Amino acid sequence: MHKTTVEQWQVLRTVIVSGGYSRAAERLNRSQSSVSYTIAQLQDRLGAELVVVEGRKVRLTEAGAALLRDAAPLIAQFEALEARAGALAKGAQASLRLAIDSAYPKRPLFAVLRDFAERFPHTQVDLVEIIRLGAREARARSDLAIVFQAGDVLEEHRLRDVELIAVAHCRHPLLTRSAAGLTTADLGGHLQVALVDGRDPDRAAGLSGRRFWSVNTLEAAREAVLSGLCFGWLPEETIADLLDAGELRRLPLSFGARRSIPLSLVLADAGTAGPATRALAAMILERDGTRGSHPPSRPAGLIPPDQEGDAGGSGPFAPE
Amino acid sequence: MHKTTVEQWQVLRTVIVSGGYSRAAERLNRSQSSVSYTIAQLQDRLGAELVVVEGRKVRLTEAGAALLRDAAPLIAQFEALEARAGALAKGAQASLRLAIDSAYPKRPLFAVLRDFAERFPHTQVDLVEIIRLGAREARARSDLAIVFQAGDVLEEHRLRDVELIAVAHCRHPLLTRSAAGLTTADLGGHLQVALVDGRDPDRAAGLSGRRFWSVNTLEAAREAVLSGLCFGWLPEETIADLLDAGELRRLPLSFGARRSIPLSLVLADAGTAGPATRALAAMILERDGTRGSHPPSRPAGLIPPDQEGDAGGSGPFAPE
DNA sequence: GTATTTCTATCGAAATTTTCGATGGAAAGG
DNA sequence: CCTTTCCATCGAAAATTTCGATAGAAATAC
Repeated sequence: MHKTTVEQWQVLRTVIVSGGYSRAAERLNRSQSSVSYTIAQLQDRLGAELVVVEGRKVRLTEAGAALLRDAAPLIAQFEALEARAGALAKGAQASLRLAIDSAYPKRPLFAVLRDFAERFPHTQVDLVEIIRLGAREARARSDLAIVFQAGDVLEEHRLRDVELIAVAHCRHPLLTRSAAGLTTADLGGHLQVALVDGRDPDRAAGLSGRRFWSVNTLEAAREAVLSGLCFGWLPEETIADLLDAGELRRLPLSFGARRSIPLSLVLADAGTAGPATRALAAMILERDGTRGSHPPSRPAGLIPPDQEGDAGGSGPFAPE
Repeated sequence: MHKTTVEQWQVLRTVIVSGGYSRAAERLNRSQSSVSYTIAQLQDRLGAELVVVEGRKVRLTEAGAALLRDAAPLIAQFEALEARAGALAKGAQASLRLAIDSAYPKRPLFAVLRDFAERFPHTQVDLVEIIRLGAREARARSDLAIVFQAGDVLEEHRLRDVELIAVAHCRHPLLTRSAAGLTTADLGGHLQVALVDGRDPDRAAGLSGRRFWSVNTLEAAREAVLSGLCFGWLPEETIADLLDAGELRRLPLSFGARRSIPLSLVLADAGTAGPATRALAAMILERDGTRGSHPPSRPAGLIPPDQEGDAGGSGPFAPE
């Protein structure tokens, strides 16, 4: 099957870096003859010369140098694998499924995840982003979730609201008119982009016949607005730079120009949650939590009040 | 030192993919007890449970699944390492140093290198790009070289010339004048970009007091022209798309709007060149060689004739 | 419900591999 | 020229791995 072992390569590496069999033997706590035997064995198995002994010095052959360059990262990875195994043996959590609503801003999330990765280097994070993440589906598919609407789960913590802002490209017709306020009626004639989970045919169908286009990702929604094709409500954090640059401008809506999206952090199963899950939850809350954990009350203003509740409704988030 | 071996992980993998110890034993040509022992050993050494036997089925634990996912690519890489070792043992060439003059177009080069990598998967290519690669330095630092000027080496093969074209940004003042021909005198007042090896202070100094800016890379030269700051002579292939798009335009020079750079392929040491070196040489020639190998004649028009030999001289390539 | 098949765990013996200390010879340094 | 340092090799001892046999547990067949 395998002709060589990682250990043999590791011995070779030690011989090279320490500059000789004897020193390597010392460093490896072995006899010199053992090191000699190991190198000889490695070369025999491969049928290739890796080192040449020139008098008192050990030098790599060309092949040896090339192979050791390849082997070095392998050795490191192998040690990392064993380190992870050791951590998991001591009870570390192997992986953590994190589901987030797509409106949740990525930059602070990844800032937290970076810290998390340092504190839990052996726990792998599987991140799933979902358009309108509800608590029920979140619980099914994740250990920890940032959901749009919770309200019926025990371990729930309110996070800072995400602000959606009605924007359009700076040369969009809606903005070339009077600088005065727009009403939702004014929006009717223009194309709006809505963020809709493509796997959900019902929601998508709910938009038919309207002047909605639906997209699947926040990125696409932003581009749709940026192109001038559509207007839409986009999360403030994702377009702050574009607003500053003047490429996008806020729509001067007399009502509903801003909408708050209430997000909550939910532990899928508080009973079995591992230490890494709990720590990540704490880290997210420390950064984004509102002070104190709210009781599971239905968050106010799920869909902000609207004159017609139709034409101007729902922002990039599809109506229910 | 190391607690486990790649072989143990490989056995674990085989157990999982074949769905049992017995089947794995069969596939590995071992006894079932040996497989059982290996898995037990692996788990003992790690102190972690990787698999659980549920009745007749073998299932990975969460830790086992996580670790095996990490181990799988390691196993593959390890086998690749041994495969390479086998190839090198059979005389394959470990590596090949290829030096090219920076004017040589990269796209066809990498097309050739892709084919090369398929035919010689175990030979690593170290590519060095040098601004004005002469034959002497090339020989010192490479097995194979594409040089600007050869003329005194035995194994030399002429390649297709690279065409330098005088260009500027479409809104550059040189282009907003009359559409009629420019003379080199017209260029005097404008900034030219020259490609100069930064490590060569002499060449750089030779430009002082002129309206030259020097850059280190072709990429930078292109951007300098693209920004409208400079005009310059750039290799045709690297700016073909920009010319098509209209961003850059040719300078209507009455003379010297195009310059040919003669390039040659040189084998540094024909005697000791390995099979991969020879094959790559053949592949490059097949693609880019002029018909037949030319005798080592001094290539004509090293620096194309120029009225003044000064203001308009040298293109992006610094004068000697 | 019982018999049969299929599977893994484990045991002792055998085979293989690895390690060790000792020794010899080659090269470098004093 | 002598001493030191270093690697190759040898035989013996130690450790590891493999094997076949067997026992027990779980699924399947009857």
